[in-house]
Amino acid sequence: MDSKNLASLMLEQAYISTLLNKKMDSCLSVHGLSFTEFVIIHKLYNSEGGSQSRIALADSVGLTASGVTRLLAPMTKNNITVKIVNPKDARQSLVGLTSAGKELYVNALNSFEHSCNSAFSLLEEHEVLQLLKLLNKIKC
Amino acid sequence: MDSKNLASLMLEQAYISTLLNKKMDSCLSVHGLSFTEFVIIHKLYNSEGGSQSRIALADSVGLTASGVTRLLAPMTKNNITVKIVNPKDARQSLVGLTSAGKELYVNALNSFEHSCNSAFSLLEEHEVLQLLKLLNKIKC
DNA sequence: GAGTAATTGTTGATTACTCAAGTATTAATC
DNA sequence: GATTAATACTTGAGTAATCAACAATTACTC
Repeated sequence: MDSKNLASLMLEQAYISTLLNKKMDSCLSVHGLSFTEFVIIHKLYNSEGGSQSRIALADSVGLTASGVTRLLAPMTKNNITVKIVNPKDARQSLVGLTSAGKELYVNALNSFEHSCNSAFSLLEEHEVLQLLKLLNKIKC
Repeated sequence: MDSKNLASLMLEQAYISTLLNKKMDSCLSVHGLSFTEFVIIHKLYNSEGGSQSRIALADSVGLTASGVTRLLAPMTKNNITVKIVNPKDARQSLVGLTSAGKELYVNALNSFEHSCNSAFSLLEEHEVLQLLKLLNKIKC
Protein backbone atom coordinates (compact mmCIF):
# COMPACT_ATOMS: atom_id res chain seq x y z
CA MET A 1 0.00 0.00 0.00
CA ASP A 2 1.28 3.40 -0.97
CA SER A 3 2.10 5.51 2.09
CA LYS A 4 1.49 8.64 0.09
CA ASN A 5 -2.20 7.86 -0.26
CA LEU A 6 -2.50 7.22 3.44
CA ALA A 7 -0.79 10.50 4.27
CA SER A 8 -3.14 12.33 1.88
CA LEU A 9 -6.10 10.65 3.48
CA MET A 10 -5.00 11.72 6.95
CA LEU A 11 -4.39 15.30 5.87
CA GLU A 12 -7.63 15.54 3.94
CA GLN A 13 -9.58 14.08 6.80
CA ALA A 14 -8.08 16.56 9.27
CA TYR A 15 -8.77 19.47 6.95
CA ILE A 16 -12.38 18.51 6.34
CA SER A 17 -12.91 17.89 10.00
CA THR A 18 -11.80 21.36 11.08
CA LEU A 19 -14.09 22.93 8.52
CA LEU A 20 -17.03 20.72 9.52
CA ASN A 21 -16.43 21.57 13.16
CA LYS A 22 -16.59 25.25 12.38
CA LYS A 23 -19.72 24.77 10.32
CA MET A 24 -21.41 22.93 13.16
CA ASP A 25 -20.25 25.48 15.73
CA SER A 26 -21.74 28.28 13.72
CA CYS A 27 -25.01 26.47 13.09
CA LEU A 28 -25.43 25.67 16.79
CA SER A 29 -24.42 29.11 18.01
CA VAL A 30 -27.99 30.35 17.54
CA HIS A 31 -28.88 28.01 20.43
CA GLY A 32 -25.95 29.24 22.50
CA LEU A 33 -24.20 25.90 22.13
CA SER A 34 -20.78 24.90 20.85
CA PHE A 35 -20.54 21.70 18.83
CA THR A 36 -18.84 19.95 21.75
CA GLU A 37 -21.62 20.99 24.11
CA PHE A 38 -24.15 19.67 21.65
CA VAL A 39 -22.35 16.33 21.47
CA ILE A 40 -22.46 16.15 25.26
CA ILE A 41 -26.20 16.76 25.51
CA HIS A 42 -26.76 14.41 22.59
CA LYS A 43 -24.97 11.62 24.45
CA LEU A 44 -26.89 12.37 27.63
CA TYR A 45 -30.24 12.49 25.88
CA ASN A 46 -29.62 9.19 24.15
CA SER A 47 -28.00 7.34 27.04
CA GLU A 48 -29.79 4.73 29.06
CA GLY A 49 -31.39 6.23 32.15
CA GLY A 50 -30.68 9.71 30.80
CA SER A 51 -27.49 10.10 32.80
CA GLN A 52 -23.85 9.13 32.64
CA SER A 53 -20.67 9.46 34.65
CA ARG A 54 -18.21 12.13 33.66
CA ILE A 55 -15.57 9.58 32.73
CA ALA A 56 -17.92 7.66 30.47
CA LEU A 57 -18.96 10.94 28.90
CA ALA A 58 -15.36 11.99 28.37
CA ASP A 59 -14.52 8.69 26.68
CA SER A 60 -17.54 8.69 24.45
CA VAL A 61 -16.82 12.21 23.27
CA GLY A 62 -13.04 12.08 22.98
CA LEU A 63 -12.32 14.59 25.73
CA THR A 64 -10.40 14.28 28.98
CA ALA A 65 -12.19 14.12 32.33
CA SER A 66 -10.86 17.58 32.96
CA GLY A 67 -12.35 18.89 29.77
CA VAL A 68 -15.74 17.49 30.72
CA THR A 69 -15.61 19.10 34.14
CA ARG A 70 -14.87 22.46 32.58
CA LEU A 71 -17.52 22.07 29.90
CA LEU A 72 -20.25 21.06 32.33
CA ALA A 73 -19.66 23.83 34.87
CA PRO A 74 -21.35 26.61 32.87
CA MET A 75 -23.99 24.23 31.49
CA THR A 76 -24.98 23.25 35.01
CA LYS A 77 -25.03 26.88 36.05
CA ASN A 78 -27.33 27.60 33.11
CA ASN A 79 -29.71 24.84 34.14
CA ILE A 80 -29.05 22.62 31.13
CA THR A 81 -27.38 19.76 32.97
CA VAL A 82 -27.65 18.50 36.56
CA LYS A 83 -25.23 16.77 38.87
CA ILE A 84 -26.75 13.60 40.30
CA VAL A 85 -25.00 12.14 43.34
CA ASN A 86 -24.46 8.41 43.10
CA PRO A 87 -25.39 6.84 46.47
CA LYS A 88 -23.51 3.63 45.63
CA ASP A 89 -20.22 5.38 44.87
CA ALA A 90 -19.45 8.79 46.33
CA ARG A 91 -16.61 9.33 43.90
CA GLN A 92 -18.91 9.32 40.93
CA SER A 93 -21.29 12.12 40.21
CA LEU A 94 -23.59 11.34 37.36
CA VAL A 95 -24.66 13.99 34.87
CA GLY A 96 -28.16 14.33 33.49
CA LEU A 97 -30.23 16.76 31.48
CA THR A 98 -32.75 19.13 33.03
CA SER A 99 -36.08 19.47 31.24
CA ALA A 100 -34.80 22.77 29.88
CA GLY A 101 -31.78 20.84 28.65
CA LYS A 102 -33.95 18.28 26.90
CA GLU A 103 -35.94 20.98 25.21
CA LEU A 104 -32.76 22.73 24.14
CA TYR A 105 -31.50 19.45 22.69
CA VAL A 106 -34.60 18.89 20.60
CA ASN A 107 -34.35 22.37 19.12
CA ALA A 108 -30.61 22.20 18.55
CA LEU A 109 -30.94 18.75 16.97
CA ASN A 110 -33.17 20.27 14.35
CA SER A 111 -30.55 22.84 13.36
CA PHE A 112 -27.83 20.23 13.55
CA GLU A 113 -29.64 17.87 11.21
CA HIS A 114 -30.23 20.70 8.79
CA SER A 115 -26.55 21.48 8.75
CA CYS A 116 -25.65 17.81 8.27
CA ASN A 117 -28.09 17.60 5.40
CA SER A 118 -26.33 20.49 3.77
CA ALA A 119 -22.83 19.16 4.42
CA PHE A 120 -23.59 15.72 3.07
CA SER A 121 -26.04 16.68 0.35
CA LEU A 122 -23.76 15.44 -2.43
CA LEU A 123 -23.67 11.93 -0.98
CA GLU A 124 -26.13 9.23 -1.95
CA GLU A 125 -27.60 7.16 0.86
CA HIS A 126 -25.42 4.16 0.08
CA GLU A 127 -22.36 6.41 0.10
CA VAL A 128 -23.23 7.67 3.56
CA LEU A 129 -23.43 4.13 4.84
CA GLN A 130 -20.21 3.25 3.06
CA LEU A 131 -18.46 6.24 4.58
CA LEU A 132 -19.64 5.26 8.05
CA LYS A 133 -18.40 1.72 7.52
CA LEU A 134 -15.00 2.89 6.30
CA LEU A 135 -14.58 5.37 9.14
CA ASN A 136 -15.22 2.58 11.61
CA LYS A 137 -12.30 0.65 10.19
CA ILE A 138 -9.88 3.35 11.29
CA LYS A 139 -7.76 2.39 14.30
CA CYS A 140 -7.32 5.43 16.54
CA MET B 1 -32.40 10.48 3.05
CA ASP B 2 -32.58 9.69 6.75
CA SER B 3 -31.29 12.60 8.83
CA LYS B 4 -30.38 10.21 11.62
CA ASN B 5 -27.69 8.58 9.48
CA LEU B 6 -26.24 11.94 8.56
CA ALA B 7 -26.13 13.01 12.20
CA SER B 8 -24.39 9.75 13.12
CA LEU B 9 -21.91 10.26 10.34
CA MET B 10 -21.08 13.76 11.55
CA LEU B 11 -20.67 12.64 15.14
CA GLU B 12 -18.60 9.60 14.22
CA GLN B 13 -16.39 11.65 11.94
CA ALA B 14 -15.78 14.24 14.67
CA TYR B 15 -14.98 11.57 17.23
CA ILE B 16 -12.54 9.73 15.00
CA SER B 17 -10.92 12.97 13.99
CA THR B 18 -10.12 14.05 17.57
CA LEU B 19 -8.58 10.65 18.26
CA LEU B 20 -6.58 10.68 15.05
CA ASN B 21 -5.35 14.18 15.84
CA LYS B 22 -4.11 13.04 19.22
CA LYS B 23 -2.45 10.01 17.68
CA MET B 24 -0.62 12.18 15.16
CA ASP B 25 0.34 14.72 17.82
CA SER B 26 1.90 12.03 19.92
CA CYS B 27 3.72 10.39 17.02
CA LEU B 28 5.19 13.72 15.91
CA SER B 29 6.11 14.90 19.40
CA VAL B 30 9.41 12.99 19.18
CA HIS B 31 10.38 15.53 16.52
CA GLY B 32 9.17 18.42 18.67
CA LEU B 33 6.29 19.08 16.29
CA SER B 34 2.56 19.28 16.77
CA PHE B 35 0.37 17.84 14.04
CA THR B 36 -0.60 21.34 12.93
CA GLU B 37 3.03 22.36 12.67
CA PHE B 38 3.72 19.28 10.61
CA VAL B 39 0.89 20.13 8.26
CA ILE B 40 2.36 23.60 7.83
CA ILE B 41 5.82 22.35 6.91
CA HIS B 42 4.28 19.70 4.69
CA LYS B 43 2.43 22.37 2.73
CA LEU B 44 5.55 24.50 2.49
CA TYR B 45 7.75 21.60 1.40
CA ASN B 46 5.29 20.58 -1.30
CA SER B 47 4.34 24.02 -2.53
CA GLU B 48 5.62 25.46 -5.75
CA GLY B 49 8.74 27.56 -5.17
CA GLY B 50 8.95 26.25 -1.62
CA SER B 51 7.18 29.24 -0.15
CA GLN B 52 3.69 30.57 0.40
CA SER B 53 1.92 33.59 1.79
CA ARG B 54 0.48 33.33 5.27
CA ILE B 55 -3.06 33.71 4.01
CA ALA B 56 -2.68 30.94 1.45
CA LEU B 57 -1.16 28.79 4.16
CA ALA B 58 -3.99 29.52 6.56
CA ASP B 59 -6.61 28.62 3.94
CA SER B 60 -4.92 25.44 2.89
CA VAL B 61 -4.63 24.26 6.47
CA GLY B 62 -7.98 25.42 7.84
CA LEU B 63 -6.58 27.98 10.27
CA THR B 64 -7.08 31.72 10.54
CA ALA B 65 -4.35 34.16 9.52
CA SER B 66 -3.91 34.88 13.19
CA GLY B 67 -3.39 31.24 13.98
CA VAL B 68 -0.70 31.00 11.32
CA THR B 69 1.12 34.06 12.66
CA ARG B 70 1.17 32.57 16.15
CA LEU B 71 2.23 29.14 14.92
CA LEU B 72 5.06 30.45 12.78
CA ALA B 73 6.60 32.75 15.40
CA PRO B 74 8.31 30.00 17.42
CA MET B 75 9.10 27.97 14.30
CA THR B 76 10.91 30.93 12.78
CA LYS B 77 12.73 31.51 16.05
CA ASN B 78 13.81 27.87 16.01
CA ASN B 79 15.17 28.19 12.48
CA ILE B 80 12.60 25.89 10.86
CA THR B 81 10.83 28.49 8.78
CA VAL B 82 11.95 31.82 7.28
CA LYS B 83 10.15 35.02 6.50
CA ILE B 84 10.76 36.10 2.91
CA VAL B 85 9.89 39.68 2.02
CA ASN B 86 7.93 40.01 -1.19
CA PRO B 87 9.37 42.92 -3.23
CA LYS B 88 6.22 43.12 -5.39
CA ASP B 89 3.83 43.46 -2.47
CA ALA B 90 5.01 44.82 0.86
CA ARG B 91 1.91 43.56 2.63
CA GLN B 92 2.75 39.98 1.92
CA SER B 93 5.58 38.20 3.62
CA LEU B 94 6.12 34.76 2.21
CA VAL B 95 7.08 31.84 4.40
CA GLY B 96 9.61 29.21 3.45
CA LEU B 97 11.51 26.33 5.00
CA THR B 98 15.13 26.58 6.09
CA SER B 99 17.37 23.65 5.24
CA ALA B 100 17.03 22.53 8.85
CA GLY B 101 13.27 22.75 8.32
CA LYS B 102 13.45 20.57 5.23
CA GLU B 103 15.50 18.00 7.04
CA LEU B 104 13.07 18.03 9.94
CA TYR B 105 10.21 17.51 7.50
CA VAL B 106 11.80 14.46 5.90
CA ASN B 107 12.35 12.84 9.28
CA ALA B 108 8.92 13.74 10.61
CA LEU B 109 7.27 12.51 7.40
CA ASN B 110 8.71 9.10 8.09
CA SER B 111 7.09 8.93 11.53
CA PHE B 112 3.90 10.39 10.17
CA GLU B 113 3.62 7.78 7.43
CA HIS B 114 4.26 5.05 9.95
CA SER B 115 1.44 6.32 12.09
CA CYS B 116 -0.89 6.59 9.10
CA ASN B 117 -0.04 3.04 8.12
CA SER B 118 -1.04 1.91 11.57
CA ALA B 119 -4.25 3.97 11.65
CA PHE B 120 -5.43 2.78 8.26
CA SER B 121 -4.06 -0.74 8.35
CA LEU B 122 -7.52 -2.30 8.26
CA LEU B 123 -8.35 -0.59 4.99
CA GLU B 124 -7.66 -2.13 1.60
CA GLU B 125 -6.14 0.10 -1.05
CA HIS B 126 -9.40 0.52 -2.92
CA GLU B 127 -11.13 1.45 0.35
CA VAL B 128 -8.58 4.19 0.98
CA LEU B 129 -9.25 5.65 -2.45
CA GLN B 130 -12.98 5.31 -1.92
CA LEU B 131 -12.74 7.08 1.44
CA LEU B 132 -10.78 9.91 -0.12
CA LYS B 133 -13.36 10.24 -2.86
CA LEU B 134 -16.25 10.29 -0.42
CA LEU B 135 -14.56 12.82 1.89
CA ASN B 136 -14.12 15.13 -1.07
CA LYS B 137 -17.86 15.12 -1.65
CA ILE B 138 -18.46 16.76 1.72
CA LYS B 139 -19.43 20.42 1.48
CA CYS B 140 -17.77 22.33 4.31
C1' DG C 1 -4.10 61.61 -8.77
C1' DA C 2 -7.17 61.74 -4.31
C1' DG C 3 -10.22 59.08 -1.72
C1' DT C 4 -12.33 54.83 -0.71
C1' DA C 5 -12.20 49.94 -0.49
C1' DA C 6 -9.95 45.67 -0.17
C1' DT C 7 -6.02 42.70 1.23
C1' DT C 8 -2.37 41.03 4.38
C1' DG C 9 -0.87 40.60 8.17
C1' DT C 10 -0.25 41.37 13.64
C1' DT C 11 -1.79 41.92 18.43
C1' DG C 12 -4.79 41.96 22.85
C1' DA C 13 -8.31 39.57 24.99
C1' DT C 14 -10.78 35.44 25.41
C1' DT C 15 -12.04 30.47 24.93
C1' DA C 16 -11.44 25.60 24.89
C1' DC C 17 -9.02 22.60 25.82
C1' DT C 18 -4.63 19.66 27.84
C1' DC C 19 -1.55 17.74 31.38
C1' DA C 20 0.16 17.01 35.96
C1' DA C 21 -0.81 17.13 40.58
C1' DG C 22 -4.06 16.86 44.25
C1' DT C 23 -8.35 15.12 46.98
C1' DA C 24 -11.76 11.86 48.10
C1' DT C 25 -13.44 7.58 47.95
C1' DT C 26 -13.63 2.60 46.93
C1' DA C 27 -11.32 -1.96 45.90
C1' DA C 28 -7.70 -5.37 46.56
C1' DT C 29 -4.16 -7.64 49.30
C1' DC C 30 -1.75 -9.35 53.18
C1' DG D 1 -8.73 -4.63 59.54
C1' DA D 2 -4.69 -1.77 57.95
C1' DT D 3 -2.08 -0.61 53.75
C1' DT D 4 -1.62 -0.09 49.20
C1' DA D 5 -3.54 0.56 44.79
C1' DA D 6 -6.91 2.07 41.69
C1' DT D 7 -10.82 5.13 40.25
C1' DA D 8 -13.35 9.48 39.69
C1' DC D 9 -13.14 13.53 39.62
C1' DT D 10 -11.29 18.78 40.32
C1' DT D 11 -8.02 22.48 39.98
C1' DG D 12 -3.81 25.40 38.67
C1' DA D 13 -0.91 26.36 35.02
C1' DG D 14 0.00 26.30 30.34
C1' DT D 15 -0.99 25.93 25.13
C1' DA D 16 -3.37 26.47 20.81
C1' DA D 17 -6.47 28.41 18.72
C1' DT D 18 -10.28 32.11 17.95
C1' DC D 19 -12.29 36.84 17.13
C1' DA D 20 -12.29 41.74 16.78
C1' DA D 21 -9.72 45.68 16.19
C1' DC D 22 -5.77 47.68 14.27
C1' DA D 23 -1.81 49.19 10.95
C1' DA D 24 0.28 49.03 6.54
C1' DT D 25 0.03 48.59 1.90
C1' DT D 26 -2.12 47.95 -2.59
C1' DA D 27 -6.14 48.14 -5.91
C1' DC D 28 -10.16 50.40 -7.61
C1' DT D 29 -13.02 54.43 -8.98
C1' DC D 30 -14.26 59.00 -10.05
